[in-house]
Amino acid sequence: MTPFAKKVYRAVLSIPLGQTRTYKWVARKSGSSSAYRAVGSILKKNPYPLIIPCHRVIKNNNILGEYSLGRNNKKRILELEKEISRCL
DNA sequence: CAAACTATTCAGC
DNA sequence: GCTGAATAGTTTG
Repeated sequence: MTPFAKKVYRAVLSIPLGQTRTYKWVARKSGSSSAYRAVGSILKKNPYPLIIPCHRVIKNNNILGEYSLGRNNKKRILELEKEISRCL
């Protein structure tokens, strides 16, 4: 676990339910606005994919990025969370 | 410590 | 819209 990774986790965990942020956003919140790829590297090895909503992190053009469990699943979870947020 | 790799992003055509 | 280059941190040797 690296300090940067910790910040990244914090940033990702701070994303509201049903909302999506870009890698750049996470990187910026983590302190390095240009480390968007590093964020990906960390999330790729994502030690806790179940406690960290890495599926809420997408590219900057509103395009879905990759996902440890598959982009298809990612999209599905995103839609699901959107519905859940609607109930709030 | 250095090299290689990466779930990205920006600029040029 | 697609291809190529770059930046910053993680991981491995």
